[in-house]
Amino acid sequence: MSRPPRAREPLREAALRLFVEGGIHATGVREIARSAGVTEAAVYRHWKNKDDLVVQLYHDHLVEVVALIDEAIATKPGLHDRLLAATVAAYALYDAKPLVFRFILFAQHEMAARVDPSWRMPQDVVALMIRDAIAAGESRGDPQLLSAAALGIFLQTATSVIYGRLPGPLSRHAAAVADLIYAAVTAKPSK
Amino acid sequence: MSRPPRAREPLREAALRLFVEGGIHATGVREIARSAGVTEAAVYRHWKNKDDLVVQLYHDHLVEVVALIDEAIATKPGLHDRLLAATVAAYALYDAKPLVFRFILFAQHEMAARVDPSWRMPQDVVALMIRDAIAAGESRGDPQLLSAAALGIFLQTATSVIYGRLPGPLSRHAAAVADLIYAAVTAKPSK
DNA sequence: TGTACATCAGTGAACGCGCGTTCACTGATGTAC
DNA sequence: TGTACATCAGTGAACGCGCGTTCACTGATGTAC
Repeated sequence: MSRPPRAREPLREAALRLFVEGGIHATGVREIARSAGVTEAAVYRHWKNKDDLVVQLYHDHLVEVVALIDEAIATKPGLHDRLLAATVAAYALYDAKPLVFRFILFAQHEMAARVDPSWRMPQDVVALMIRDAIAAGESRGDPQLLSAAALGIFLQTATSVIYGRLPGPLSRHAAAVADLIYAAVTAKPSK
Repeated sequence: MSRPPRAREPLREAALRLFVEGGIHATGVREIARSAGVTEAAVYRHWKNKDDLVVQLYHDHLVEVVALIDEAIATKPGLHDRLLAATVAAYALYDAKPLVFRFILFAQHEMAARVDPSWRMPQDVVALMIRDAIAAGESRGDPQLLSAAALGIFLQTATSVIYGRLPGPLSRHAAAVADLIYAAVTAKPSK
């Protein structure tokens, strides 16, 4: 066995922080390496190039968030319990690791074109919950539209906390957010 | 009087399109100028630098969207009518000029730090509507949270259309979106 | 009306800088025998 | 156990390229008299 890498994790952490603070493009490989206490060349021992680092960070953190939500809703039967469990779990992650959440949020549009169709995305988890609820007669309407609404309430609340329009920690809003999502997705279509 | 500028509008249009298609940082001044049929130096006749061009585009388009929504809700009395009018107007703009809307959506996080506090933002318009509705007894809860929920449903639906998870044109969803927002912001808090 | 001058949008070429990336290397650790 | 060798994470210096920006200029139009 070779000796374990000592630069990899510091590089990941520095990259995540700097990407969130200054933007992906505005952050250079030099800056990341300097902040991690190694040289730029060390980056290329672990990632093919800067782009590879960005995509891997995005994918890893996406997997983390999705797994957390999957686990949170696994044992819950009803729609409201599931929405509450998912929101509580995800918002708790945000409060514990705000950088992870912000990175996914800020990078989403830039990453959209590089998302492999096989990746399990947050909206897939939400869509599944909604479909289950519709099948159980607990919700009605277009599942894609209702999923968008649910995810929108969830994300925009997080965004409002990030920009200081709502007070933190985000967990404080979890119950109210779950209630709002529930109200929207169980509303009777007007016509 | 001097002769009218012939490069300004083509540069604005090329910049908007290229920024949306390839991202702001990935689009160079050379590329914008070439696409507009002028030289790079012409850009500096009209804007202090590239950053100035980006911020001006963002601000101008924000003003356009906000003015449209303001006008749409001006004559409507009730909350549901206002939500519907605002959604119809904004989604119609999106369908007519998809680039404008995408640019604001994609650039929002990057621009967040440069937004002058005096600018009237979409969330300010939404928050005002919600506050009016609460004052009229038509809604209840935290106005900031309800505004986030309303904006979230609105934006995430547009995002879903952009990424093809929902069929276009966006206007087709306006009535259903207004209903979902109405259901969320008029829901009774559970405790 | 004609001529000299002012204005300024747009040109063409060049600038330096910082970016992402490469490469020959060092040296610590693990493995073979 | 001791020694020779393989592995590979990280180094230090350099690379070329494309970026944003600058600058002296051209030439069409408007203005003064």
